[in-house]
Amino acid sequence: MDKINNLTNITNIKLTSARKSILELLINSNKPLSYEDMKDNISMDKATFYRNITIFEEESLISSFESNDKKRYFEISKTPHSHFICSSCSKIECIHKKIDFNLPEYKIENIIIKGICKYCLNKKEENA
Amino acid sequence: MDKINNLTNITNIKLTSARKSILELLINSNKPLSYEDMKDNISMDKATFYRNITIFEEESLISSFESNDKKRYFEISKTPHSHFICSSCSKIECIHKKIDFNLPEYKIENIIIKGICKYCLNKKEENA
DNA sequence: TTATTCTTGCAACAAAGTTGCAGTTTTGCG
DNA sequence: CGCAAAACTGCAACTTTGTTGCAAGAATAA
Repeated sequence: MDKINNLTNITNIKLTSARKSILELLINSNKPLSYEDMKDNISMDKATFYRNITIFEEESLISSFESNDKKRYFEISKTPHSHFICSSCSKIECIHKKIDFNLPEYKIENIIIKGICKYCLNKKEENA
Repeated sequence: MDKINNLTNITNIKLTSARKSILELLINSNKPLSYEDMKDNISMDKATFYRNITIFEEESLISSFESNDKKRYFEISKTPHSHFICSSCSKIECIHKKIDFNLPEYKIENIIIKGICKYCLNKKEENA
């Protein structure tokens, strides 16, 4: 709760109960969540959900990206980090290693690495 | 044309005229293309397009990823490289720099970097 | 030739997300 | 307070990318 106030105090966002429940879920999650992931724990229409998500993004409170399951995933904007999306099991992992891209002319906002995660690689080896 | 034969000879894919036209477009493009990009230059139903795309991907002839405009982009699988997607203008650029991720346990297939491209950054500066 | 399989187009569908609208709540101000 | 304006929400209809069932047409093999 304090965390939510800290986040929203610096913006112009009114803290309705709908918004609170979205932010609370995201704050307490250690990985990005989709609407699908959240819908059972928030009692609001999806229109309300997406409209509030839009506001949060405009205020840079959260950030989002699209996975390979065609869904958007949302997370609280904290320290910049990369995401690994597994093509096999579709799981998303946060990668907190610093990566030097050497692209001085570009402003990098998000890095998505797609491939096969270590768990799925192990499974493949077992079956081989 | 020779390029297409080189590509398909190593697979079990029958080279219909529909498939030829998809591959020709992708071979002659220097950036990934979506169905939207290609549809005016290929005379086939979108069902045929996507079914053939699925076959190409199964045979690793092409690879794909999703951009932030909710579309899938396709390209011939050649030397691995990264993609920069601009959040402002949605343009996609191929980045041919080698990036060391130091993630030995993972198999990396595609790297997508999202942010603001140099052209949009320049525009912002001009307007400031 | 004839049977089997592969490929294609059409139309209907699926799923994530968006929009219009009307009803409700909150806010601002005299 | 009181009341109008603005902000928020739910519902239903819609948009868009991509998928699927089905029947017809082409290719392949015996």
